Amino acid sequence: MGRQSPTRDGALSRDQVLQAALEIVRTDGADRLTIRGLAAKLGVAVTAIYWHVGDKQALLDGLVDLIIADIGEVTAGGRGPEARLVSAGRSLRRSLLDQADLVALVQRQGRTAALFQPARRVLVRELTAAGLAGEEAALALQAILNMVVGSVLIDRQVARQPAQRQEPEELWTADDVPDAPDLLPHLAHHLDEERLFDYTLRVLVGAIINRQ
Amino acid sequence: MGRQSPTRDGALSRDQVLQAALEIVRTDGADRLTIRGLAAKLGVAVTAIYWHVGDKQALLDGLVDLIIADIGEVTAGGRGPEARLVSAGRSLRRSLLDQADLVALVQRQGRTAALFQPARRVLVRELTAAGLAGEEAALALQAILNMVVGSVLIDRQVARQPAQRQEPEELWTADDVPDAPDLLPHLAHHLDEERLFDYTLRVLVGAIINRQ
DNA sequence: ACCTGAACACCGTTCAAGT
DNA sequence: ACCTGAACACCGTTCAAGT
Repeated sequence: MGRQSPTRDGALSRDQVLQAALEIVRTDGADRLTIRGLAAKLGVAVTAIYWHVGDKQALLDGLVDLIIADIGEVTAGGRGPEARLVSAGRSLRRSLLDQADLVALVQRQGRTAALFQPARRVLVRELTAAGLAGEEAALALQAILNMVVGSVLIDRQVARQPAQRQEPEELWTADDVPDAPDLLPHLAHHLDEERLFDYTLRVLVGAIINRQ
Repeated sequence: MGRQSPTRDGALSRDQVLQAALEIVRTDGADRLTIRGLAAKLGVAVTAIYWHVGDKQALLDGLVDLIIADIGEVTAGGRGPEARLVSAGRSLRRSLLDQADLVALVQRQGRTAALFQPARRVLVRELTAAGLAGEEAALALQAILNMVVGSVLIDRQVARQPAQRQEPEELWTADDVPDAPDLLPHLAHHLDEERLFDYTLRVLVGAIINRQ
């Protein structure tokens, strides 16, 4: 007590600052991370942050390094490359979606590629087992990965903006589908994100495998 | 002259404010749009903005309405549904990528769905022509659209952060692909975004069509 | 109805100064 | 080496007041 803040003992370290920042991002989101708030949380002057990690850009870069180190782990179950690729894709999506705010931060800092390294190792093994090689394998790998992150980036907004201003029902009228009026109810009905992801992943992986 | 600012004549209107804001977003990006800067550009007091469009959230919502109205137009060329779907997908990507910053703003405001309405009309016709119907058609439609926006959201960062901190070469070592050492150069080499998009679109569309 | 000016509670960043 | 305090140049938002 006294001169010590309750949230730390002894001298301040770069790692302490980053951990406290990560905690703020996890609970309140990246937008609410401020250097001043971080300093207050640590019980130090604002300028102490600058000494240990540099300016806000450096702080975010440091955070992204931490995030990358423990996100994006995947597991692959099932028999055969196709089933295992689909399983790995689902697993990666779940891992990223669990901490979608952190993924968005990594993406904003332009470091998305590094997020996939664990998944890459798993996917590359299955693609090779399925008979893909060379540039085709590299394209297939990245196609699956991009599809997964894309879905996470898109669905994150749905999760945090429950009151989507324009519902599908308002967008479609019979004029839009003159040739197939029976399609209208399906188009107007809200598509479950998980179902759509599963459909896309299965179609994509199936096509990649069966091209051989 | 005198009391009149050079950028407007007569009374201020909501539309004038929004147009000026759109200009700022187009040239400097959404992050640089501030109410104070906008007021300065229009030569009025800050509070005049509040009177005409409300707070910043309302300003962004109004902007998104403008953007949605004139983005995402697509054209579809070629013979047969498959070729026309691929063509439409490419066209949509180009349209969105041309103004990727505006797309990102729309996405941040949770209005992505509205961005696709023009493309939906084109795609739905081709999918119907290819024999898809019911929920399968709705899933296929959204799968293609999400894949296109996902690619735009991902590639936008690449475009604006030319100095990606971690290059592919640094990520991969021979240990990562013990079974297929010949893959290494392809994995380490940077994948062209357009090539990857084309590959993914063709695989996805081909699989959707040939499922029938 | 439309607009101004001043004020409040925030930001990030720098700089001189302390121990 | 490590940290503080004060200052600067920004934000968004509100409120009372003017015409």
